[in-house]
Amino acid sequence: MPASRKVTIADIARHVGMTNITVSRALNKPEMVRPATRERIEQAALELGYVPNAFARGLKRSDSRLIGVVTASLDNPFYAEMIKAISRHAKQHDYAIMLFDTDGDPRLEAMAIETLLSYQAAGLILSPVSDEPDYRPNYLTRLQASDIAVVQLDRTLHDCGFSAVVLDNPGAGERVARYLLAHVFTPDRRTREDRLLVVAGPEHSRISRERLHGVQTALGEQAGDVGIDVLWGDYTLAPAVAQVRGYLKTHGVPRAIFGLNQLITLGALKALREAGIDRDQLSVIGIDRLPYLDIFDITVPCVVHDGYRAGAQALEQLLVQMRDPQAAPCTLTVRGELVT
Amino acid sequence: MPASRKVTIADIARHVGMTNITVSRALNKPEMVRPATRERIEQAALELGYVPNAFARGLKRSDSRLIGVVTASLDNPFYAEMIKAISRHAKQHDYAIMLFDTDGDPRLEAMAIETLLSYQAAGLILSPVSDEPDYRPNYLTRLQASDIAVVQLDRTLHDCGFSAVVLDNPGAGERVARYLLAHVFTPDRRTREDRLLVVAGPEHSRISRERLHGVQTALGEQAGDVGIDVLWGDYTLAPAVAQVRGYLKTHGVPRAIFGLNQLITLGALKALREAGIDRDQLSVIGIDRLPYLDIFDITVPCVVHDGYRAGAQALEQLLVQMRDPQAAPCTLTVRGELVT
DNA sequence: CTGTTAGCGCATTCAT
DNA sequence: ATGAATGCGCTAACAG
Repeated sequence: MPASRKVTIADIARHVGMTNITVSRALNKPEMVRPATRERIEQAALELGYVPNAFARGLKRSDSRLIGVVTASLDNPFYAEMIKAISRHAKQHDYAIMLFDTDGDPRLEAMAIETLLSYQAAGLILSPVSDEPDYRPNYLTRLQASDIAVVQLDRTLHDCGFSAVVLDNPGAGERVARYLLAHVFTPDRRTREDRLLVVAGPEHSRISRERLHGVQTALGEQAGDVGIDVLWGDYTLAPAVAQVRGYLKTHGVPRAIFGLNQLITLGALKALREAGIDRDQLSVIGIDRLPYLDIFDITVPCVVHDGYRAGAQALEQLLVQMRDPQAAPCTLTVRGELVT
Repeated sequence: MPASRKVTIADIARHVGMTNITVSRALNKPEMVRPATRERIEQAALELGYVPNAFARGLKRSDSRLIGVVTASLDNPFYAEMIKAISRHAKQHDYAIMLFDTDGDPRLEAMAIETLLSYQAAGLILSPVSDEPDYRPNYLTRLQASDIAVVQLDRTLHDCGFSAVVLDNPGAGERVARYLLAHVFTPDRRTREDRLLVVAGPEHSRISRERLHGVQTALGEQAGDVGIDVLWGDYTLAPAVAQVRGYLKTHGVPRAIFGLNQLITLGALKALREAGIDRDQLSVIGIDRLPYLDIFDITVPCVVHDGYRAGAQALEQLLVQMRDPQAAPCTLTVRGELVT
């Protein structure tokens, strides 16, 4: 019967009449031990219910098998997808994941980083609560001074020198704009009052800015008379609903609405429905796929990014950085695809 | 400037001319140290960029601040919701989450448990890959022998003696059946050929069995002539689509389809659409909410369970078990609500 | 309030 | 192929 007290390597050494170190080797570097003794040791370990102590091991050897994942929202399906990929690939390389959902709270984010540092995490995949330029968390210098590898995912900190996997935001904006030019704001149907409503994230969010900029570029070239209205908010559902609701009341129905992420787009659609505005009175287009809608024959054109791929790439990049701490930081960009 | 080498408690002790233990206390039990020295120590810690070593601490004091979460699928929104709740509440009690997505693979599950044991996790929230009675993982005895607290969530292992938070599965089945009796298989419209198609999870899954049993009970009482066809599968989308597709071909369109979870229901709807069968030719009803569909005016009646609540309760229960290892295991049931 | 001593469990020397 | 000694960084005892 397995004791309630912890079984250590010493217990099993005593059990087989060897010393600690031999047991340690038998368990970690089997080739350095005679097969016969190894078997006896493994046998004993099983019988006694031996469980290696990760703390003791981690204390001795300085490298840990831990990768931290810090993200602002588990419930965003796009993030869930990325985390799935990270988790799956981390496992393949024998790393365990320590997950932190910061819930958009900078304090929780800071605590998460502290915890990861104290656990000597080998790497960190970070998607901070904000990508606005003036968000300069205190933990930054500590992180940079530490020898933990860091890869940012999707959201990034303003020039912090870490690697990153980001989406092609300007490109997504451009693609949307070109689609609108081809199908909505066509020369023949264009009027002076045509307005495009862009529902964005936080006002200084890099991602929102880039996406918006893509739109402006592509639209500006050919469509001097399409006016763009922008509503700033955040990347969640409820505020988007409220914003759009207000806009509809004061400005009426725009010709098209562009939601800068999935939840925003859903929010806009919800506001439209509340207001009793049928979806064929205007065009709605978004970034990120609205899941499962194809099943109901609902098509909302959108730029789709492969979250699984982004997550996988982030982990790959992290492994590179972990292998070679000197490796130059690099930024990978995942392109989206317009799906109509 | 922070050194690249680790700063330990000893370094900062030297820096302020005190001994290790005083520093340790200043950092962990501030009230045991004179305010003045405490300040100097905290100051020094900051300057030197001190990071506590969780391994050393964990080795010394045997209790860890880690909670493991082992689940079969991060991408199931219902699970994502539960994990969100767990994460949020764990943080409030100063526990970090170690997350394992087993991807439905029993081997990965076993590895996850091993890892958690070796990290001396204080608690574990487990949703195993299978809830079929013949799934008896090897790690069970080790887990039982260990002093790690365990709470099962949603899926459970057949009488393993651990606490659990589960859904009211029979109740959900009954509620669905009663709804069908009231609105679909009404006496006046009932015919001998009326069939109800239930699309279930694995054939021996406790959850599926319970839900199905609920249906049979409620239906059997009053509806001798409603035939039930059951398709066994798993709890994911693709197999459900395939199953229902096949059924439609061979059996034609049933009077109603009942999907035993969210992804199954979506799968059924997808198969219907592929087959060009309009949704008002039959009734579709499910368990778990299909997210965001209200936005599009699509209503699929379903029994909704509060995943956030379930997750939160699991964590509460875990804390209870952790506080008092003797506490009797208990099973909490979360009731669902029919939403039409 | 502060210091001394000791040891958590394991793996890295260097021996044999 | 195996062993002896040592220390990773921290904190619980018990002093003082």
